Order: sequence, then C-alpha cells, then structure tokens
Amino acid sequence: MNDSSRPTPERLRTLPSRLLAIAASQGDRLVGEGLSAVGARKWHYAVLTSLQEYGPASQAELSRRAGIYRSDMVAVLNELADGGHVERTPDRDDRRRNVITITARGRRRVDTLDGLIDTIQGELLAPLDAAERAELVRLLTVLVAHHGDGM
Amino acid sequence: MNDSSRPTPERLRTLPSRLLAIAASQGDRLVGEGLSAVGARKWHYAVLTSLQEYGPASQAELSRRAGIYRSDMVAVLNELADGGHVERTPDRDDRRRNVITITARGRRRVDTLDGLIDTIQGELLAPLDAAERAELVRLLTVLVAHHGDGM
DNA sequence: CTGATATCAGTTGTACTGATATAT
DNA sequence: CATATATCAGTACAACTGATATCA
Repeated sequence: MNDSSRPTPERLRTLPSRLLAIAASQGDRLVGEGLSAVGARKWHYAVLTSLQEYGPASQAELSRRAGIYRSDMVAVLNELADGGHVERTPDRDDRRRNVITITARGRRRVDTLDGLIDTIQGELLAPLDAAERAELVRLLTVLVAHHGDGM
Repeated sequence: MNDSSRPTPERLRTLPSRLLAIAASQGDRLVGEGLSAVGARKWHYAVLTSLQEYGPASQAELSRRAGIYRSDMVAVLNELADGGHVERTPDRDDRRRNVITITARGRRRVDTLDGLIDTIQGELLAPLDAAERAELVRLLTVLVAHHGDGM
C-alpha cells in the first residue's frame, strides 16, 4: 500500500519467473474462491470437462488427461460421486479398472462451472484487451509446450 | 508422452489461469533446481538484492520489500547468516529491531546468483525471441499491478 | 513374470495464521 | 493504552512419493 516504504528491488520486479508466479497465484486465488462459492474445486472442472469431451474413462486415464496424480484422483472422484456428478462402475472387461461416467447432474454442473470459469478469467485478464489476452495465451502456450505439457 | 492416449480437454488447454499455473510451476522448478545447485533459495536472492539496492533494514522492512512473511523471514535470515551473507545487529535507536546488513561475502553471493538467475530466465524463455519476452513481461506486469503488487 | 490399476498412508514445501515477549 | 517488532508453534493445502492388494 505504502509504496515508498517498501520498494521492491528492480531485479525482482521484472523477473519473468517471479511475475509468472505472482500472476499465477492471483489466478489460482480467483479460481479457488470463485469455485468454492459453489462448493467446487479446479480438479472437479478438469475431470468433468474431460469426461464430457472424451467420454467415460478409467481413473488412471483421467489422471493422465487432467495432469493430476492417481493418488489424488481418488479424493476428487469421491467428492464428485458424493455430489452425484459422476458414477463409478467396475469395468467388466478389465476388473482392475473403474469406469467413470458423467451423470446428467454432472453435465448441468459443467454448465454452471463453465459460466463461472469464464467470469473468473474475465476478472483475471480485466486490464488486457482482446488482442493482448490472445497474445498472452499464445506466449504461455509456447512456453508450456516447450517445457513439456503434462507432468 | 503418448498424446493420443491422454488428450487434454480443449477448454483446459487454453485456460489462462491454467496456463499461468503450469508456466509458473515450470519456472519455479527451474529456479529452484538452479539455485539449489549452489545451496540457495529464491528468498535468499530476494533478500540479498533488496539489501544491496536499498541498504540495511529491519526484518519487518525486508519482509515488506520481498513479499515474504515476517514469520518466514526468520528462517531465511538464519540461513543467510549461517552462510555469512548477512549480519544481524541490534538497532541502538529502536531496540525492538535487528538491523540486517549485507556482508562482503554476501555481495559476492549476489553476483553468483545474478548470473545463475539470468541463465535460468534464459532457459525458461528459450522459445521466445527478445520482442516476445518483453511483451510477456509487459503483459504480466500489467496483470500483477492490476491485482495488487505485493500482498 | 512384468506391468497397470485403485487405494491408502505419508512426506515435503510453502503460504498463511495466531500467539508471545519485548519494546515504542 | 495501542502499535510494531522478532520469534515460535502450528494450520491448511497441494504437490508428490511410496507401498499394497488386485488383476491382465
């Protein structure tokens, strides 16, 4: 708040890795707060959209798609199943697997989350115009692709 | 690795908050690994550059500059003091305070870290040309400023 | 046998929150 | 009294690491 009392070192203020970290944490906070308002978390959105776009899958498959650890996927699916957004059914062909299916209720959930997420991204990118937003997404996509997409 | 076996949902792949999070974690990893190679951490760099650019300060003042919590500053300064990079001396004028001073050894340390950090940023931004790097920094700076610099 | 799967238990790191003693 | 400081203890949460039982 009081700028003159706490100047940030010049080398820090323009450091790309630091800017990325701060902007990311601001984004995470916005997303977290926005989703928690309806009792959701970001992994819920990731899993549900994956199911909607690519259909039913095993937990391990979903883990790979969403970039979440198999270990943590269990809890996410428990929460989604508790909310009636997905169903776990044993795979008859491969009895190690559960087949995760999105429910009708889950589809409605995605619609809600889509709207929320869209609003939140608008908040996050508020000071940028459309061209700048597109350019930011492009640059970040190049970076992310260069260092390896997933995990 | 195997793309066709784990497609990321379209809505996720271009989501700004998600791209920021992934890029930031890639940056954090690079910085963390790079600095740990010489036994340093990012907060060491933040504190040392602050001391070098703005001179000695109390721990609370340093906390505000670097955006680190007073609570966590203690440990950082312990590590820096153990390495002989800073000195803690009681403030005669305000006996609540410690005055933190960078040592000669600390200045040499900053030079080392400056070189390292520079190399790391180069790695992080490798796929971008100079103009793109500048634009990325500009866009991120706008975002960060809009949502409030520090804490 | 090797390998994948779902699950569980647990570590690590770090942001973040008090609380306390000391001093202004 | 209210406020600031240095320190410590501890929470909350996410990323991450095994280990295990089950099965292909």
